[in-house]
Amino acid sequence: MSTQDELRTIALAEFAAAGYGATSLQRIAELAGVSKSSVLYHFSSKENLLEAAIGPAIDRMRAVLDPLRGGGLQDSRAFLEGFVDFLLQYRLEVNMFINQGPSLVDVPVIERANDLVRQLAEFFAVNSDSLEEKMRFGIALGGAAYMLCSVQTFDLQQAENIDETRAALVTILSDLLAPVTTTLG
Amino acid sequence: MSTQDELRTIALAEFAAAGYGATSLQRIAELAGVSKSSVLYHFSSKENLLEAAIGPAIDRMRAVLDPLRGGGLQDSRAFLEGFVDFLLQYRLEVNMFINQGPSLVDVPVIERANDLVRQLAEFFAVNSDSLEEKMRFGIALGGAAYMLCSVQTFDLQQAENIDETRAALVTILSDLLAPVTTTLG
DNA sequence: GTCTATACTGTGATAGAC
DNA sequence: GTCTATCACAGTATAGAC
Repeated sequence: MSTQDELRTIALAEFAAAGYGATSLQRIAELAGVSKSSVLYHFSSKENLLEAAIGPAIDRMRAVLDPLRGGGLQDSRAFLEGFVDFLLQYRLEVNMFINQGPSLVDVPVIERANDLVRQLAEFFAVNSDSLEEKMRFGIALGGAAYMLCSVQTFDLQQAENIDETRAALVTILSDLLAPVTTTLG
Repeated sequence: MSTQDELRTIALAEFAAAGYGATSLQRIAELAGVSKSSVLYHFSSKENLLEAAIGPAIDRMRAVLDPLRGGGLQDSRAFLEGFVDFLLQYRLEVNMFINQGPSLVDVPVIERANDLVRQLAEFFAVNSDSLEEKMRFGIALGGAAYMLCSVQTFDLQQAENIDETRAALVTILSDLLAPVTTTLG
């Protein structure tokens, strides 16, 4: 693993766990065993490092949400499974979008993620008939993000549990979103 | 409203929205229209201000979780309603416990909140039979916290919506936690 | 590619005038 | 009770040696 990749991985973990604003380049450098200047050699700024850390997740999320464009949803089951796989693969990034997105509106790369979250929220807001249905969506999104990153409380990170986790998550989200998705496809 | 109360209110809102580590006393002072020194006159330290901001929520949460002590649960419906009322009254604080609790383990007052969250999680972990049931609990907790603080996306803060919000939240949480709570009482 | 040294800004906190 | 002035320190970022 190159130093760049290592720095990106460490930065993502720290940004997600402690918060972007609360994580210093000094701390990232220490965890990687290099100097602070070395971090700024690979990534010209802290914001640049953030972009490198969460950029791939944003691209993937855009692709996952693509079927929602136009307001319709052909295969809601496939969409949910794709969405859950996205959550599982990019849990740390999703956790950042949910928990820190609103507070980092001035950071351009975060705003790209916020746009996608807004797009997703708006889709479910438009296609739900009541406040309760809207809340079900919010709980599904926020709850999944919380689950996937509360490493200490639940042991979902274990490789042996990943399939069970995926299946359980699809089931729970299906239940929560049933009122909306059944109407759409 | 006294300056102390105003500072506590502003600090809580900023800590919850931007994060404790990312919020400076300077910013709080500006929002309150006083100097940084004035903030430190009323609260001798930043940590002291945090304690004043979230202390009442911790006390209330301890009372709400009291029926869980001993491992039993007499009236699960009453517990859920009390829990939802707690969430609605202390949304900002709960949002802090969920999102920033794990990263602020070295702050004593936060650790008191973390103990309670752990206690709640352990109760549901012990009383659930499968990974899916555990995940349902996590999604309920994290999802509710997310819902109640995503002010921009959903308009739950409106006074006219509060009763509908409360009822919908009780319904959704009841559904999510049904496998556990029905067994207990 | 990594380091030391340095510049500059912002932080939490203290002292003392009013 | 609020202010200005000041402190020591940590923050991001740059320059230049190796």
